[in-house]
Amino acid sequence: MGAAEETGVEEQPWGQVSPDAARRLLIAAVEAFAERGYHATTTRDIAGRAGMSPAALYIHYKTKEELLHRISRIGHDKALTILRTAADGEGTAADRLAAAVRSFVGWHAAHHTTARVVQYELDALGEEHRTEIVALRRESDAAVRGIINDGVRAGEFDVPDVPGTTLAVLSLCIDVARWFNVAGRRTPDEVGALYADLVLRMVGART
Amino acid sequence: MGAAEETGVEEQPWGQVSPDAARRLLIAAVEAFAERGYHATTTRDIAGRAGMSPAALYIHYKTKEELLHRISRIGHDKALTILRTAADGEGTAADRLAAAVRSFVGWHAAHHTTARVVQYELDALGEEHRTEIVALRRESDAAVRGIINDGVRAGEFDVPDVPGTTLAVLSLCIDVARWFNVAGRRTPDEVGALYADLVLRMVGART
DNA sequence: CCTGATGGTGAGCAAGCGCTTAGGGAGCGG
DNA sequence: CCGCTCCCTAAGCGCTTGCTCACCATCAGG
Repeated sequence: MGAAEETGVEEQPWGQVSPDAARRLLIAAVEAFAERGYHATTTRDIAGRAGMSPAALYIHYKTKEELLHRISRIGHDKALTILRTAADGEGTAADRLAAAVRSFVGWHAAHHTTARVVQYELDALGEEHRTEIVALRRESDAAVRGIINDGVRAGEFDVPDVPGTTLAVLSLCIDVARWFNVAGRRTPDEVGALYADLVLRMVGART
Repeated sequence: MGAAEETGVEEQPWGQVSPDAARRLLIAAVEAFAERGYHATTTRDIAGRAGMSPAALYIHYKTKEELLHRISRIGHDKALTILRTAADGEGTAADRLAAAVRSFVGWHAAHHTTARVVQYELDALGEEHRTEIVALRRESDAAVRGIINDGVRAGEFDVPDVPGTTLAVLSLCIDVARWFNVAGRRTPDEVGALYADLVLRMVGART
């Protein structure tokens, strides 16, 4: 309960995908892409994990790349929502930055298979789909930069290089998807709390 | 001169690889792997970039995976050397931590194509090769953790969670390889300086 | 001049890839 | 009962993949 409530990440990840067979294929694709990478995953593998024949995939998706795009799009939407919710929340800039990092990192840890695909398989997207996704990523960057700028203006933060620090903060959070391991000793919430503290130090928040 | 001298990264990256044809193939592989990823790169592409026929690759390397292993091994050796040089240097823990981050990040930025392969294509290695490389990575972790521990013992740093902070510092540095772009506005040295400052803040170094 | 080592080529094999196509069975309105 | 729609499968097409093999050019030593 703690993780769900606290990070504000819930309501069943792929609930919006229908029909049921399409959702099963998509979940199978997420697992396979996260384990082996997009290019090393075969359509036969995806269909097999979903308990279907290879041809069934093409009833619901035009190509293998469309599957990746759907996953990437949903994931980026979720990430952006998380960041904006925190950015538009109440409290000081430090409160909002901590909340943003806590929930963003919590999501990357709790859904690290999805996050791995979302964050590290961008290059496998086709030209058009990639530019669409890159636009979403720029909005995420803007959300975080907004909080940091608020803190600087309010005299709460000491940040010599706002764009550079924004980049570093996002980079730090995103890379959680690469190393986080379910078998590890830390829960998503613990990592979120640790990272929120580290980020507040990076921006020189007066404690 | 600045970058080379300052980061201590030099002496021609692949000088140790011989004969010449093997080195050309290896450099071609680094470029191709960095651009498209290991699985999306074909042996014909590598050979083509090196100006050779596809068959020539197999005179110098047994498999495509051996190429990746050679690259990964040399890169990890270099990374470990950089960290150990800084860790064994002179000065306070803060001095050595800053030097480690500055040179480590500088290397990831300046050689971001190599670093991308080294850091993000681990999973494509075979079982044995991967465990060999993972051992090197644990030593890198130990080097950084050593500096931080020194700082804590000396009362220079304020770090509640040393293993977690070590992980975060390395993660932050490594992820530079993912986003760094030559066309961007920052030089490798500038990124190194920015990151060294951020990391000192993360460990609560008294300034 | 021959010989062997070295480092290369052109052609191609077996396997696996993304994707298509012809057809089948379950459910349902009429 | 028919006939239509919706999902799904078996089979397989055309192509690319990692890798091999028979053969050749260059050159140093005897």
